[in-house]
Amino acid sequence: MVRQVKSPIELTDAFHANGLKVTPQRQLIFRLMHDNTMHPTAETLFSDASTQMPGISLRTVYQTLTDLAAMGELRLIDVGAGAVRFDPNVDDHHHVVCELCGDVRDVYVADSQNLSIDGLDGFAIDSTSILFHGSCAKCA
Amino acid sequence: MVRQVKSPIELTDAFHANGLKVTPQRQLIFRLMHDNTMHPTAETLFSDASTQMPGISLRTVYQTLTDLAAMGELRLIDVGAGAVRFDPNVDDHHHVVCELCGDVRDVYVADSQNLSIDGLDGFAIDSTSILFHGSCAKCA
DNA sequence: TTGTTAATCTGCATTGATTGCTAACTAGCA
DNA sequence: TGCTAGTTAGCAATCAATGCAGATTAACAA
Repeated sequence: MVRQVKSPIELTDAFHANGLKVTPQRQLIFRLMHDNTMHPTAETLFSDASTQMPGISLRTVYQTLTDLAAMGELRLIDVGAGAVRFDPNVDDHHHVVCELCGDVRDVYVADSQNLSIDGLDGFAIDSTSILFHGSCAKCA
Repeated sequence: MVRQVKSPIELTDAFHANGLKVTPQRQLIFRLMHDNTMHPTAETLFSDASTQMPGISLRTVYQTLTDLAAMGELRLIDVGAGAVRFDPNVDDHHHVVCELCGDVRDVYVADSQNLSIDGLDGFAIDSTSILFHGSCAKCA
């Protein structure tokens, strides 16, 4: 079952349902994240948002992204260098990052829920993050 | 083929072979990392080192760990929260982290080199990092 | 053993990413 | 239209890590 990326309208409803207000700043970020496959950082989104809404604060961008993540509408990706990337795709998937240009893509790994793991030592697993490191077609 | 954790003596040779000097500070860090399965942060190691060598600087700990990593004798683990963890096990393995206490363990994943990946879009893969998130036996 | 030199150490400043704080503002509701 | 709790902007503060420079020292040669 694939959980589709939510539309700005659906996110508005979701915010209201959680007792959160929907401001113009938040609506802008909803739109910027909708169907966004760039895996942007908060700074990148702030820069994009600033062109459409001069004066919006970086703090507000962080706050809204954090709220979205807390509601499960956004996934955080730590690629091990630089700032966290945000991904509106909350489907079961993983990532590949280009070590040269930093480009990140969604990838789908067969049976990633059923890996054979040795050495768990009593750990209960909640989730799995697979990160492939390599070089993209452009940088190769 | 398993690459064993190198002993302090072997690391000393490796440093010399790379034109690097071996200082008492470095020897101490070699010893502290040898067979260390705690996946410590630089700060943690600094704290451990300080008890045996008061006055050693955090900067030196970072420097030595960075040198070891550059020589491939150490692996960096980014668990997505807090500081980077250092792992003297450079064998092909992965990690599970307890989201409650931060404990990290080495795990071995069957066929992790042969995952079926969809959506690579021309990326060439150099390495794979699998991070399992969950709770350890103590925190469960 | 001593001298030379490049590498290293310490301590401090700086950067980068993110969060904390608060007064002014406003979305949502009565 | 007013009320009120949630939000925003801006700036300070924190945390992890790196940059820098003068004092120190490991390693090698004489």
